[in-house]
This record gives sequence, structure tokens and C-alpha cells, in this order.
Amino acid sequence: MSPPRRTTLKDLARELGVSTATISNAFNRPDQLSPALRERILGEAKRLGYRGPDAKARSLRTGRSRIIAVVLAESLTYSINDPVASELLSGIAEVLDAHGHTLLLLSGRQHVSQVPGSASIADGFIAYGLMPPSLMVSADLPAQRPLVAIDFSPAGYPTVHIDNEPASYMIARYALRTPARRPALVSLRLTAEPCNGRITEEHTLLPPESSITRSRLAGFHRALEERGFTPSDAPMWNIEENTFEVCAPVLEEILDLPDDERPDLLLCMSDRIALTALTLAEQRGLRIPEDLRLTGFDGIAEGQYRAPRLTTVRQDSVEKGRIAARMILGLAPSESTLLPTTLIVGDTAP
Amino acid sequence: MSPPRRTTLKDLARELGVSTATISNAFNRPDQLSPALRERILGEAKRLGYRGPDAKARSLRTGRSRIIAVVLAESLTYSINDPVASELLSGIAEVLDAHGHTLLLLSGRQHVSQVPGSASIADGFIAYGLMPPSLMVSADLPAQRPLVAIDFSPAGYPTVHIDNEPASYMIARYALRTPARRPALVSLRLTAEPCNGRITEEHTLLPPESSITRSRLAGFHRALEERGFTPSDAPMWNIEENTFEVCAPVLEEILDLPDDERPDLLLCMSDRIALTALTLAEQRGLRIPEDLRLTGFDGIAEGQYRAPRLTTVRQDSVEKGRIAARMILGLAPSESTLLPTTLIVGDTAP
DNA sequence: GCTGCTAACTAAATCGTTAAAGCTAACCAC
DNA sequence: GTGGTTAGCTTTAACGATTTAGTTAGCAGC
Repeated sequence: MSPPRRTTLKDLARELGVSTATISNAFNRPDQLSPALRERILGEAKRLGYRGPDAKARSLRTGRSRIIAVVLAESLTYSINDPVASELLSGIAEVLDAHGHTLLLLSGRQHVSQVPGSASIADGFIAYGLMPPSLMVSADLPAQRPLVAIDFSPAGYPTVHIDNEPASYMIARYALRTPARRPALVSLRLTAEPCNGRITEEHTLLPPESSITRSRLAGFHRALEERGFTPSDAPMWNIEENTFEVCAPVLEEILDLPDDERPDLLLCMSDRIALTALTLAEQRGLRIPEDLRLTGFDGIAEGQYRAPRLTTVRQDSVEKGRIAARMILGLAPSESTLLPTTLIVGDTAP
Repeated sequence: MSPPRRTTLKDLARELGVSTATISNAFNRPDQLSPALRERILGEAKRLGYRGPDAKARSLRTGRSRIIAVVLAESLTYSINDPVASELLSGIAEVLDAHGHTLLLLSGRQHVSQVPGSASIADGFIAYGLMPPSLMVSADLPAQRPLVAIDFSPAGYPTVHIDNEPASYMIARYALRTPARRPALVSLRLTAEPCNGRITEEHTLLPPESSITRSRLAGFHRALEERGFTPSDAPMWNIEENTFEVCAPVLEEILDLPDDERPDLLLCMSDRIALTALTLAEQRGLRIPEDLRLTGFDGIAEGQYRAPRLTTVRQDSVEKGRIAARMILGLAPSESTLLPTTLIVGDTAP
């Protein structure tokens, strides 16, 4: 005995003695048939447990699925918990939702060959912060299907981004207004090989423009040089993942340095790094900002709804997502968009 | 001139002089054809820019899409930023990813008629915390398609959940070990009608079991009664959305009460509420825990990676997600699963 | 009563795959 | 030399809808 086959348009048509085209119209173009018949069809559909045209068949026939795929740089497991990626998704979902589209989550980490076949179901792609070895950068996946990039710029596609160098210069310059003796940097995605800790001469840095944080580094260095520091004066630490768990040990290493080696200014590449540093510093009895000044990057909510408030650069990630979504839906022209950033002066570097 | 039609299996077959079945086999069952021919096919595919079988057609033919839909109670825009929903998604994504499936995000708020048609593309559904008026509770959408529920129990479907009443009893009892003079409750989803503020006699509470927080209330009350309080002794506030922005004004209202009315113990239904309360209390110069004791619920990372650490009940939401995902993929038997909760004694109610 | 028009339907082709069944030649065993 | 396998293809029929191009009946206008 076979499983209870799904009811289809055809079943409904046979049952009612009308053509399948009419059933289809009953669901898609009410004006193409008499109200009375439509009533009858909808009633019978409910009775037979028919839930409307099957999405698989419909998308094959029409060529469109009303699904937009979002390709995230890291694993989904991680990305979903990242506050910036969350805000982005929030903005994207808001627009897609309002226009009857849904959102498919993909990870861009894997190589082309491993991209789930289900990717080709999407009507369009929004890709976030992919880095060179990734499949999408080679423009391999989309192939004449619409793609909007966020925070990176694959050739030939529109992108939504901020001006990273000036933004990081802005906050570093602000932080350095108050003289620092031992400034230091804590960042993500700076090294070619994985590195969770101090960056030494042995490590090779990524080429400029290959990651957002890498391009922000230039802004930090520009501000430092204006204050008479050379790049090598400010030690750098790299962190592999923007989570409390992975940040903590590296930051402990920094904060547990002897008093005369411990940085008195920590320029962090993300708010989450800065917030973790803040917590750990407080636990060690360091006074903020007297003993340690801290800056973040992103302007996430958690950094502002706490005391002390984080000094940081705000970028509107929700809006980034909205804009990308509008572009992919064709509601806005697909042209690269640069969003502004603003300095938030909090309590960690007043 | 028509758009440059997508290359298909058929084009490839014609070009190479073989049947479409063989091309299909080259991609899906390498053992069904000679390695030499397979090489030739794959080479030609690359040359013509053919990216493998189209997901729309394949899913129609096979009946499976390798897509699992996650239905979230609230709007996606909000859910994605909720730390508990994020952890859940994280766990789900981890398992789906490992088994070549992808994740479609749906909101369960809307009525059946507004469910995106794309829903029927999914092979299965994981639904989270839906409440009665929602479409899914009436089991309207899935209709003999697999569904696993998280944190609610639709008849006939397996569910992954915790025991809410004992969990909330546990933390309330712990918090009340130290005598409180004016305990109060701050919760989500307690009232039938929207209410952002103090719950008075005018409001009608949701029926028990209609929301998680509502069933936790019983545990709180049990603990309070053990200490000689009647339910009406402990004032309640309701908050419409678990975000800093929406929580803040309600909590300010509470914290700004005159000293002799302000609660000295705040039992919060979520960590995010408790954390917002904590921040606002600190800003007002209240000493924690001397002037105000606080408890949360969930055990999210943000509550522990900060000082003072939040006293709360931990539930493993990531694991909840993993289990639900394994069930929906058939990797684990689909039987309702109860997960344990643990008391985390932090600094806000030591 | 004829023409023309519209409303309300139907027939049939198509979307790009996969899967079951069938075919053919080559090889092996006895 | 016959019968049985098997490897390696091909043929053909779905999968469940949408859409284009009809067909038919009814009615208005003159």
C-alpha cells in the first residue's frame, strides 16, 4: 500500500468536473472565473485538504520561487549568533517579509562543489562579507542570477558597504586625543593562517582589502602615526571567532600582562571583543577608563544598553540589510551604496 | 530577443550526443556510467556554464528539497535578534548543515492565508513557541508533513521542551531564600491583549499553557506562596517584546518608583529583561544585590560574560535545536524530549 | 437574424529533472 | 555454441503546476 498521495490540482479538477487551468485560476487569478465557481473550488479544496498550489511545481513552471538566499561568510551556527550578522538578517527579513518573500540561509564557507544543490532554488542572492577563498567571490555560484554583496565587492555586482578606513581612523583619532602610552589592537581576520593570540613577525597579514578588518587596520595605523607611533609600536592580537568564548582567553592574556606592559588603550575591531575585554577588565579590578580605555566597532545594542557604555563607531547594519534586500527584489536600483558611520562617545573612552 | 536561457541537462545531452538520463547520472550516480564519459560530461558542463541539476525541477521530480523550514513565533525581524531564538537556530543549523540540508526561515505570526506559498517547498518543519491564534497550532500548514515543535505541544506532534513550572519554581525558591520584602515579576506574553507596563485587574491573563512564560508564572507563584506571599502581593509587569528598546521604559517605570514601593527582588522571565534591568539599576546608583536582587531565565552567554554575572536558570537552547533537527531529519526517533534545566547562581542574587 | 464582443471556461504544451524499465554488446562459464 | 551476467546506455513516463491559444454560450446592437 502506497502512502496517501498528496492531493493535487488534478484531483480537485476531476472531483469538480472542471479543468486544471480553472483550479489554478481560482487560486491565482480570481477575475478569470465566476465567483460562484471559485467559491465551490475553494470549498472543495478545504474539504479535500488541498493547501494550494505546490511550491515545487509552481517554481519550476514559473521560474521563480519567491525565495532569496542569504550567503553568510562563516558557518551558520556561528553567524546567527553574531550580533552584526543578526542585525543584517533582521533588516533583510523585514523587507523580504513585507513583500512575500522568504529567506534561505546558506553558508559561503564551503567550496563550490559542496554548495547545497538547493541553492539554485533561490531567485537571488545576498552575500555577506565573503573572503577570497570562498566560492562566491569567484562569482561561481550566481552565474547571471542577481546577487548583491554586503561588505565586500565582487567585480560586476552591486555592493552595500561602509568606508572602513575613514571610520576606523575616526575612532582611533578620537581615542588618541587623550594621550596613550601603550595602545594596542585586537582584531578579527587579520592573518593569513589561523591565529588566536598575539600577532608576531612570524605571521603574515592578509593582503589589504581581503577582509573588512584588514582594511580598517589602515585607519588605525594612520591615526597612530599622526600621534607619533609606528605600526610596530602598537602590538596586535588576532581572534579567530567573534564569540565570548573565543575572545576571552586572548583578552585574558592581554589583561594579565604586568602593569608596565599592559596596554592602556585597546582598539577593538568589534563591539563584542570590546565588551568581553570590558567585562574581564572589570573582573580584574581595572578602572575604566582610568586604567584602561576601550573602543569597539559596529555600535550594537548590547554595547549601549549597559553601564559603562561602549565608545564605538556605529554602522547601521539593519539598514544595510534593508537596502540589499530592496535591491535584490528590484525595489531599488541595483547600484553600490555607501552608508555613513557615526562616532558614539560612550564611557569606555570618553 | 529573449534572455539567455539557462543551460539545461537537455542542452548538455544534445551537445554531447548522449541521453539526458546519462547526464543526470553523471551528477547523481557516478557508478552508472563509465568514468571517461563522466569526465567528458563534467568538462562540457563547466564549459557551457552548467551548474548541475536545477533545484526546482529536481525537488519536483524527487519530492524532496533538502530544505527544512523553521517557523518562528514572532516576526523574523525580531526573532533573529532574540538570543534564545538565535541559539536555537544555531543548533538547528549545525545539524542541518552537517547533513547537506538548508534552512528556510518563516514567521508563524500570520494567518494561514498569508503563509508564503514557498512554505510547501520544505521537507519538514520545526516550529518554535507558537501560540494559539497562530496557523501552526491548528496543524493547518504541515498536513501530514513532518513537524517537530519546540516549546509548545500541538496534538499529535513530537516536541522538544523543558519543564517550565519546576524550573521557575527552582529559581524563585532560590531567590527567596534571602527574605524579600517587595518581590515583583516582569514577564513577556502574559496578557491576552497587548500590554506594555504594569498588569492590573483590568487585564486578563492568558489561559495557562498558552505561553511558556504563562506556565512559568505558576512556578513563581508556588515559591512565593511558600514564603507567605499571595499572588496579589507580588505586582506584575508585562513587556511586549524581548528587546532592550521595549524593555527599557517599563523597567524604568519600575526602578523609578519611590524607595518604599520599589521592588527589592525582580523575578524576570528572560535574561534580556534582567540584563536591561541590571543596566538601568546600575545607572541609577542602586547597589546589586543589596538594594535590588535580580533573576533571569534562559542562561544566555551575555548574562554570564559580564560583571556582575546574572543569577538565572539555564536551558540549553542550542541542544534543543540540535535535537529537533535530528528528529526532523530522521536521525533520531521522533519522540517528545524533555531537557533539564540548571540553576546558575550569579552575582545578582547570590 | 446576423455580427461582434465578452465572460467563462478548456485543451494542450511546457518547465528541467529523475527513475523504472528496456536494450545491446561484451564477456564468461561450461 | 548456448545461456546468463553485467556494464553502460537509452527510452519513456512521470512530478504538479502555469500559460497560451483556443472554444462556447450569451447577449447587445442594429
